[in-house]
Amino acid sequence: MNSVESIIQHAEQHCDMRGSRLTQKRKQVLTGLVKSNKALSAYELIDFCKQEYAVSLPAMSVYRILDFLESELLVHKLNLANKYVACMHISCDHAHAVPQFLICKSCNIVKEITVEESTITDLGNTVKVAGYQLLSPQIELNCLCENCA
Amino acid sequence: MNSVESIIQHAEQHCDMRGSRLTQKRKQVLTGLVKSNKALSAYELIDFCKQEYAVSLPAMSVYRILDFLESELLVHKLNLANKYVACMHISCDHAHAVPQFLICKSCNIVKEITVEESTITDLGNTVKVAGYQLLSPQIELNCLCENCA
DNA sequence: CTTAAAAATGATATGTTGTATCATATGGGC
DNA sequence: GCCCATATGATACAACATATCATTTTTAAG
Repeated sequence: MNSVESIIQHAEQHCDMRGSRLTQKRKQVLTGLVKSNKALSAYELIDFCKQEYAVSLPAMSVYRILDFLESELLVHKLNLANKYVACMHISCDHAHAVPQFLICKSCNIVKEITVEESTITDLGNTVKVAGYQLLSPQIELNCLCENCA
Repeated sequence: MNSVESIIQHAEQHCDMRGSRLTQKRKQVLTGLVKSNKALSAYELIDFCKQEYAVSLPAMSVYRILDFLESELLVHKLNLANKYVACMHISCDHAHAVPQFLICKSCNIVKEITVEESTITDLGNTVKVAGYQLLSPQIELNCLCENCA
């Protein structure tokens, strides 16, 4: 079972274990991301909370909540799209590698993939040779998904 | 010689050959990017034109000009940073591969690199296996440059 | 040379994403 | 219950970007 509720439960346990709190509003925002199953902007999440819970969240709060969820590894920020997605591994117990993302430009559905270790290593080496230091090995690629293609 | 003027000259010839026009304002915007040698936002380019040429460009015009320059392959848009850079190969006669970018988060200097063909191929295969279609193989990576590191 | 069509640019308003700042509320530990 | 840290609210504004309609400039045809 991988229902929305079960995912949120896992997230709550995860926060408990780390000594942080998944408050109601944080839970609502995370639920929005999990339910939608795609990348949403902060303002789309405001709309979601308004419609789903009749809760009026100020932008500032949503951004703070997203920062929190990101720091708890429950959410990823997609810098290419300025949107946010729920981590697809919330319910997994094991730690997972740095995620790579395929973002559908058309419908914003996001596939969180794992590229081969060697590909990332190659990339890292190229960067190092160029004299630069990689801040985050997270790769984001603009794509079309199967449905939209 | 690779002075700013020579690069702009090359760009002009390039446009002539393609039957498009590198107008004065387009030239001014491109010059801003070439001179600065780093990634600039549209609004930074407005400032540049104001200071350098006492020309007051509306945002809309700058975005249109940047679109044009991009379509002519003279400029790249960096989606990660919402900034624009001059293509480093304007003066090269040969066509060049899809560029990959290392963006210094601190000073916005951009290094346009070429990663190994095999790395890109690997990436492309992974995407294909995931059922997605790559819109542009352009990879952008947030980094620190040597000076800022 | 004139004029009509096409291309480029301007002006104004507004949409979207994100942050600064200061105020208020909430929830545990003493 | 009180204090303090944490969480959230409210307001204003900054930065990036586009929609729309008007005007200017260029090109090409007659």
